[in-house]
Amino acid sequence: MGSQVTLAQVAERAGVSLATASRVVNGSERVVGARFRERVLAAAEELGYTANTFAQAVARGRSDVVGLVVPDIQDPYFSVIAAAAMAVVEPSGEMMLGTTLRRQEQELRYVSTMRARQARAVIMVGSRTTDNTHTRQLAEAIAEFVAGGGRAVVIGQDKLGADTVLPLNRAGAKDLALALVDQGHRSFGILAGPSTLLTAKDRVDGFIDGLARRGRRPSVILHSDFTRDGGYQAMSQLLDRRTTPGCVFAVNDVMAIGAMAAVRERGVKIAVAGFDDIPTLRDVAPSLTTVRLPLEDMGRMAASMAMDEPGERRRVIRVKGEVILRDSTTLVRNA
Amino acid sequence: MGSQVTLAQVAERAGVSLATASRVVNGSERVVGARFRERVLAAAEELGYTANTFAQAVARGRSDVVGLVVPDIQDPYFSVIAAAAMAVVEPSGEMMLGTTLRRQEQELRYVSTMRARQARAVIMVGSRTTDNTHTRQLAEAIAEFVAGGGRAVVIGQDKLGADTVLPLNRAGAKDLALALVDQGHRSFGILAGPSTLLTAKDRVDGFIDGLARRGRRPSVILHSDFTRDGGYQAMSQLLDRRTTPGCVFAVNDVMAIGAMAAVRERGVKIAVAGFDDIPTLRDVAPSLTTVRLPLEDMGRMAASMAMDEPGERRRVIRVKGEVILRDSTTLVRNA
DNA sequence: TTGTAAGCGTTATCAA
DNA sequence: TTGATAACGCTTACAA
Repeated sequence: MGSQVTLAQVAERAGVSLATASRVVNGSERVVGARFRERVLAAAEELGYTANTFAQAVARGRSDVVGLVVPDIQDPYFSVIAAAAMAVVEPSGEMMLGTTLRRQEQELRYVSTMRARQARAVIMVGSRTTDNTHTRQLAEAIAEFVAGGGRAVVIGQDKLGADTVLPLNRAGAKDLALALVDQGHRSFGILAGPSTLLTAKDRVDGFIDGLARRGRRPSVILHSDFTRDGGYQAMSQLLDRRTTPGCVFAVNDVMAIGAMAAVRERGVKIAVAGFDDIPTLRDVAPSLTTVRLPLEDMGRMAASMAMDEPGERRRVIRVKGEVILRDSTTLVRNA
Repeated sequence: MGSQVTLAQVAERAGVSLATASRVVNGSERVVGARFRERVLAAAEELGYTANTFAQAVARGRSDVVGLVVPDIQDPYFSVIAAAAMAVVEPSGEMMLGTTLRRQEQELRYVSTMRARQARAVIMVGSRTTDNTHTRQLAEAIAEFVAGGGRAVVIGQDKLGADTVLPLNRAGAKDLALALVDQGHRSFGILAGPSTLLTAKDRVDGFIDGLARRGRRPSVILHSDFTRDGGYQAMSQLLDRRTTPGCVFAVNDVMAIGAMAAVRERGVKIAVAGFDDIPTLRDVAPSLTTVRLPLEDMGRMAASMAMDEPGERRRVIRVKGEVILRDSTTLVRNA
């Protein structure tokens, strides 16, 4: 109950004023005389004092909280980014986690609570959608947050006017398409994810573009959730068709894994490629052809921008994906 | 800078006192007259007011923050639990995430900051170790936290005197050993993880116990990190030996995946079993024999206890694992 | 039902 | 260098 040790208690025990105690425990360095300094430190130690960072935030008008907003922390794409961001934030800040469960209005809510709480920064890994109304509202909320002195960093599309880490989804998917055609694949399907999700859309567009450069086009494009189950379902649906392509591009690794499960269940032979190169999935067999994004770097870079002093103008860091050809698309018999 | 909308501003605009504004925006229901109520709500809406939960916490002497402490949010074991816990906490609380990177002293630090901040609850998924000094200190810190009015829930070993979700690691590993022997396996190795980690130790002990019931014992036990790379290294080391067992138990799935990668690289044929049944890995091929823990339930149960009113006495919920035999241990040629 | 005012644990201004 | 004391944004007796 009343067991919270307060700075006032520390001050009393050290025989100094509250102000002095505050200075030594938190404030600037040289201001307090060595004698008092030691006494305060000793008292704090004896009492087991830990600063109440909420009270500090109220008094200072700013906090060291960084809000991380992700659609789903269980998805390895986000948990890898989150872990890397944590490592950067941890030493000097605290991380508040928000998951939107892919509901857009939650993003708005988080940004405004973070603002009310004068959080130091907010990092949004939520993927942008085609919903312009929402995007505009979110951009406004972010602008307000920044106007209030906070830092905002977005990983994904560059639509929110904030500092951004921008994976080059189109280019990566295009390169993948080229590589697959050059590997000898001739007919293609796309498991395109949700039609409203820009990340998915960019990858689809890039892939189609790449195919076009080689004079080809996908024979089928199916939409589904951006999840393992989405990939499984879409692939099952694809396999129910009369003719099936020899090679299927799933717009992310998690979907690709689901798709491969469906393929395996049916005992058919279809090449599958993904996107992201999720570390946890690097050991699956057959190993997955994919486009590697430097997820850890992305998390680190976003967090670094969040912890930096705000620059003069906003930064957009582009990160490119690297095509990794592995066994899941190796042609064996169709040669 | 000063763009933070304050309750005082809302009150002024609505032409009511701060107290009244506070009552309608946050406080109890029926206390405020309908007229004033509406005016306050309108003012809050117009100004875009969002409560500063930190200030609320300071004023109330308690907050709705729940601290979640995990060794590594990238590890799917923890991210699955975290996601499930989030879903329970989210509606009425906020989640603060702490990762210890498997450094024990971090756990202590988190518990005391959570205490200083009068967090509503703390959930620790950190695994217990054989370090009794640390365990005692942590138990003390938790006791203080609870004495201060907070709720503490632990997922893992029942050593900290808090409400606990306790996976029956020994029993699960024992059942696994029995099942493997009954499947026809004859010689066994164990990738035992860190020797100081109780979870790993319990699983090793249970497995050995199970083997003993069938009159067998492991021919080799190797320690390593509790990670994918740990599994890879330990298995590589094992494969360097003159004789290798026909079946290897890795004390968690992530290690098992690393071990399978090592096996595959060498082109040898060794059965591998894991523990946890990580959802993300259910689709790997060959599918992994393992002991399924209901990770999502565990996260949900822990979070529910954290959000509950404290019960009269502490609760320990035991959850049992279920052996799932899959392809990774299927005997084909050795029959 | 409403308002006044005294807190909550800190920080920060301003004298001393 | 130190210490009163007024903030910070909010809640909550206690009065009115």
